[in-house]
Amino acid sequence: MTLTTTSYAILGQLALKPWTMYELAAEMRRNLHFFFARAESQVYAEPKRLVAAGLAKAEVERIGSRPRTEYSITPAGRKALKEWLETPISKPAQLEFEALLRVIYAPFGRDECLEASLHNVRDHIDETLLVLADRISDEYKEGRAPFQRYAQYRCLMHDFLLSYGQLLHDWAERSLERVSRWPDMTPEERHTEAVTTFHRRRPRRKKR
Amino acid sequence: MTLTTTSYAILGQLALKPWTMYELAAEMRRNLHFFFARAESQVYAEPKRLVAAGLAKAEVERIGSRPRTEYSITPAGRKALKEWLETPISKPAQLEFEALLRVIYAPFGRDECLEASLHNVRDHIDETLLVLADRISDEYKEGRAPFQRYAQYRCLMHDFLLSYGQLLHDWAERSLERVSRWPDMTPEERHTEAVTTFHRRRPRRKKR
DNA sequence: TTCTTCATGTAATTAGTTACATGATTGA
DNA sequence: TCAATCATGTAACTAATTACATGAAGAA
Repeated sequence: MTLTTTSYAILGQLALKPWTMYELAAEMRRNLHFFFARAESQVYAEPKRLVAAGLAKAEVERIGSRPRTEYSITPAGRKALKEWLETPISKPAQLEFEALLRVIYAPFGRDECLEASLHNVRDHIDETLLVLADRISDEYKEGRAPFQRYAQYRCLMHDFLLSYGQLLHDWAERSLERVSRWPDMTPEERHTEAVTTFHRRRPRRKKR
Repeated sequence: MTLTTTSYAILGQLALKPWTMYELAAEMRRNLHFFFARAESQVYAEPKRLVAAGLAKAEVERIGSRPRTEYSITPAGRKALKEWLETPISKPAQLEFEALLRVIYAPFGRDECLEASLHNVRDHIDETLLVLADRISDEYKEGRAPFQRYAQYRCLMHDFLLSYGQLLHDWAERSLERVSRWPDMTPEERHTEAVTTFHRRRPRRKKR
């Protein structure tokens, strides 16, 4: 019985507070989903494994005749979580971005298809950014937002997520702008512009 | 027999030029890996499926007694690729970023662990950025770089990848800087700084 | 001669997804 | 009384990974 990163993702949630699996599933959709997407069925399966491993415990109560199981972390669970945090990251940030496939294979289709893909990226991320901004202002609004006391840590995450969203938006936007100018350009002009992009745009590297 | 996005990723490569699976695997590692990582075994399995579907053909030649199979796209393959490009993107950009889990669960471990995670992120992306910058200057250097004639499309991808790498680097850097100041701050100061971050930092939204 | 690269896989496993099933409770 | 939400799953599948196997050719 070995724990996966998914297990620790759930275990960490239980460390924050006890949840029913239903609440947990909703919270995953609300938050972790942005950088650690998993199917609901996983969320329902994982706590049972944690209980089996002694890292969580389940308390059944009843609302009327409907059972409701609250999962909470055990001392052993806290210890396991702490130990996991001591281990090095198991996998570097991993991106899966179908739109970039569309981009590099765009010469085999119509340029309108490329534009459609870029619109798709922009629209989708704009929606996500709206939702995300809501979540974040929820968390920091005065009053007892659920995880106020972890603000110093969570703000690092929110900083990343907003920056990342902004990056996607900006990239889609400037790419669309670029593509829109192609019809008025000769193939040579287009090529020259492309090549010179990377004479200008050197990656700025910081000294360490 | 339905094709997955992975299938089209390979099919697109074949549209660029013919490859042996070995070369293809290397090329995937070199390029697509940054935004569409797949195990080698997948790369070896996929062309056979494409051949079975009539979208690619295999030509066996011999170097001495060693067989060498070159895969190339068929007209039907070009058609299928074109049609795929007409379809909407099947999945939005998907990020899997374990470091953010470490960040939000950091209150349950030592702050040194958080710093280690952030270092890990920064070091890893710095390495990647070096490799990536090399690849890119390779592609645009005068002479017959393999995909020069697709420069106008490829530069959009490179723009994204560099921006994304830079984002990871910058985020890790500024987060490290922030964490390094914690030891000299009271818990209240840390909390206040965190909360005020998101009064200042509103996501800039563009009008559409 | 020995190491590396070229070249192509298979076997076993597993993590994870999709789609569906069920029924109770709450609010309009 | 009807829809939405609460609450918890299971069955079937499949895409994908890990780890290993094999052997020839070319370079040092």
